[in-house]
Amino acid sequence: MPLRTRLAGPVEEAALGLLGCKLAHGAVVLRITEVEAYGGPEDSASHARHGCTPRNAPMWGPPGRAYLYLCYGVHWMLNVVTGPEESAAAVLIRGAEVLAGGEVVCARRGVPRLTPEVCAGPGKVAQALGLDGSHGGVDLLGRRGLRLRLGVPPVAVVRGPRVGIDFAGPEDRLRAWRFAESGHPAVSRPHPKEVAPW
DNA sequence: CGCCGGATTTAA
DNA sequence: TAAATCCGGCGA
Repeated sequence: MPLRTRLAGPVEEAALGLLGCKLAHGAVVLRITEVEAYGGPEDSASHARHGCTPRNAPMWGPPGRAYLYLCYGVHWMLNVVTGPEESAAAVLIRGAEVLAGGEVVCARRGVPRLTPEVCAGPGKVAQALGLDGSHGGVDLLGRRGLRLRLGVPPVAVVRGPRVGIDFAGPEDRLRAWRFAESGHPAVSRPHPKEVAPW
């Protein structure tokens, strides 16, 4: 199934389908190991919960575009817009493994050596790719600049509740919309626990 | 127009 | 455990 089709479905499926996909920007290539699904206005944990605003406008656009926002005034967060256009769903990229451009990644992250955990966390992923607000709304399915591609899917996946959304309603707070490659080091903490039965 | 607080990271 | 650091969205 082509990537565009994979992103066009329900955000939960799109999130799962993004695991293993590659993000490329210049010399840096990452493989996605952890994601979180965020729905439209009906999801009280989503930035879309207050409707369309200048900041979240890309969420209402077609699938395959980037939505970036500044968190805590410090960190940029990369999301992939998914679902039918105007559903305002997006997937937060929370963890990735470095496939290429390790030196550039180390320099941007400010670490002396490449480790498996160097991109374990959403702020770290965007920083490693050299992203900021100027990349908001870009088409990730294009041929230039920041690009999203199919990759090697994970063998096993764990899931759990989304992180850092205590402000959301009980139902949305408990929703297991966080997905990660099982046992992979490039997954942020706390590690998601497997939910049974899947 | 001012205030509140956040889909986090890092260091103490 | 707390500071960093900025701005979006809400209430006045």
